Amino acid sequence: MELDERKVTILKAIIKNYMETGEPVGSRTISKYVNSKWSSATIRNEMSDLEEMGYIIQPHTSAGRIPSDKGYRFYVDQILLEKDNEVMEIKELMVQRMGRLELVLKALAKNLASNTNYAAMISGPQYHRNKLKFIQLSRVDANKLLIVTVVEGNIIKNTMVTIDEEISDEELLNLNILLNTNLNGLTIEEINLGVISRLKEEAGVHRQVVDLVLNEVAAVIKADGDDFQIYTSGATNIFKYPELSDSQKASELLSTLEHTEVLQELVGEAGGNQSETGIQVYIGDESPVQAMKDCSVVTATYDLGEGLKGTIGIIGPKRMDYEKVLRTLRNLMTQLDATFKKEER
Amino acid sequence: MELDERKVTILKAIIKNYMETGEPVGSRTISKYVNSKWSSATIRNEMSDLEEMGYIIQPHTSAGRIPSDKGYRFYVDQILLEKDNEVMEIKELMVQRMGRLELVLKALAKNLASNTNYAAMISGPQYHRNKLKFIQLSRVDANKLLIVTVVEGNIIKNTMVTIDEEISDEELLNLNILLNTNLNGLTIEEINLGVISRLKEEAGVHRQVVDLVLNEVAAVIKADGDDFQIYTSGATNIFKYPELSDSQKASELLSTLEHTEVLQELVGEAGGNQSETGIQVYIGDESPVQAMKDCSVVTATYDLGEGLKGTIGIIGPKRMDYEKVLRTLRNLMTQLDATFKKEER
DNA sequence: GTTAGCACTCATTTAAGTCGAGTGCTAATT
DNA sequence: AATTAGCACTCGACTTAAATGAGTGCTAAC
Repeated sequence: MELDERKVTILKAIIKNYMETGEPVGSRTISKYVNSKWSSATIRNEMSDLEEMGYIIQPHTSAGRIPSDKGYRFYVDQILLEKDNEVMEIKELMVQRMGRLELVLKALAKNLASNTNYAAMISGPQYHRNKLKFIQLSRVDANKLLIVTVVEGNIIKNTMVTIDEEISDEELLNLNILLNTNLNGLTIEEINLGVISRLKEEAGVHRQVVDLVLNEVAAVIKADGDDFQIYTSGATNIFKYPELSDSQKASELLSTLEHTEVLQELVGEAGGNQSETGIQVYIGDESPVQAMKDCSVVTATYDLGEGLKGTIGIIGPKRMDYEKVLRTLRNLMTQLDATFKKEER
Repeated sequence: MELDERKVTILKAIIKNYMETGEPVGSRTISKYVNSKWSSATIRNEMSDLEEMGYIIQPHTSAGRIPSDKGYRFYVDQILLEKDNEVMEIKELMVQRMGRLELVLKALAKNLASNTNYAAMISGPQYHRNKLKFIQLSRVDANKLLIVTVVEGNIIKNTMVTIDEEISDEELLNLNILLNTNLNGLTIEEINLGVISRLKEEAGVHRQVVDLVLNEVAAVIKADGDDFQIYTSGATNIFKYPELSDSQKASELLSTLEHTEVLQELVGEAGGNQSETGIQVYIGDESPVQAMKDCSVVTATYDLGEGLKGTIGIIGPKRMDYEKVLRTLRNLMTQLDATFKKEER
């Protein structure tokens, strides 16, 4: 059977209507919805066909139809084909000061969630190479040193260590030079025993300090896994959609959103098999996360350059407003791009 | 009427039982529960008295009794009187590396939540005085400077700025010295126009850089409001308690936990009228947060020295296991204290 | 090919009925 | 005087049955 124009119109009408109400939609409703061009009986026949073709589903014999995953898929693909025809402006300039990436990401997630009325998640950039770029030792208190470590991508980490021995300002300066000349540009793997022992030798009396510092630096560089965070926002928006808000489902979904480990899968997948635009839509079971089988998930990948990539996701009911979500995400990508391009110059 | 020993025993039995089951408890249950010393009829009479005295409530005529807020209050006060008789050890040494306070707090909240099966919140330390302790400028890229600012309490902030002009290593060193000698120990209020203009004068050609840096520093010191974060964990634990998990209540409560602004009130109140031990228990309506009127909230204030105080809170059903929660919190306080005392030496 | 009409289906709502945990009261017992 | 056994009574929770109505599929007419 073929999906002629009328069938498409009706299918779209069904999906649109269902997205608004969340209730199964019947033939009469559609008949009115499409300007009474066809009677309910005609619609019924078409609906029967559409069901046979798998685009819509009847939850039970005497109810209207709801879109199947296949139906949503059709609808989404349709939208994905259309070019961005308008670029809506996101109100606030979200990035005021790049001071704390973490805060920016949180704010971004919050914005997304409140704009769309769905749940939003955003992962911080993932670093793939971890070359050490810069180390700075500073004395803060008499016996406390501050270690500032900068790795490629300008990720900055601070560590405070307490030392036992005395060390003069001059010695500290020398240590700084020593560390930077020897370590900069190296990855964690390249800082091997040879390098370390040579460093210690050169450090002389302060080999203990060097040891301490190296340990911390190693920990810091390695720790990027710990530091890899996913922020969520608007999780409770799901209560706005009755089909998701019964205790059982809500609990499951919210738990998943809270224990961000599971979301990693989404991030991973999004990074991998991305489409041309970097935008992915998972409908129901298509999602790699089990708890989201009754939801739709839209992910987008952003790129900060220097190999830093992160993922933004919107989680909502299957009847989410795909047009709006896709528009918003595309828009956001554009703005992020612009912002970071500007930052880089 | 007087609250004699038997009434107390029965009241405790009712509360304990209700805490376990979450169901109204009847006279027969209690009769069995207290080792059949008294018959159900006797219990009934006593329960009738207890109800008259306001310690328990009958949700409807033909149901058992549940504790009223007053009943819980009695029970909690009882526990608060008892001395810590055991010091349970919290498994992991929660503070491995104080690298990132933020991560520690998050981990702590997570631990608390999973140990207690209630929701946990924890606020970062609030800074009251903000003396600048140390500034460090470092070159990271040809035209990028890293500003590390340390304020009292060893709170470290990083900012990256892009500069237009050339600046040599030596000049940078001089700038560092200039900034530190002039600014250290000052609060934001003390860094007034006079200080600034003098600094600029001394900086000579690099007054622009000084300007840039001062702006950032000011922003950073001021920003502690932004930075004041509340972390929550285990919010979805509330689904474990049927009396909280209907869609309506759950939604309200979870939203509140998500939009942490409201939680500020808890923090504020906890900081203020704290009891001797720094532990506060809010039962039902006693809570300053409206959405928690069906919950109990236990807060504890921790003290990191240097005027840094924060709040830890547990949010659960009224029938929460107060003994366990109080024990856990007391314990945690002790450990935190120990950890930070150790850190300080 | 389209539409009106009608019998049929079935989730949801409403009403009535049953069940049983739990109470309050009274009278008997200790 | 305190305790307990016994019993009628209450009322939410659960069960069952009937009523409702949105929506369908099919057939026959247009």
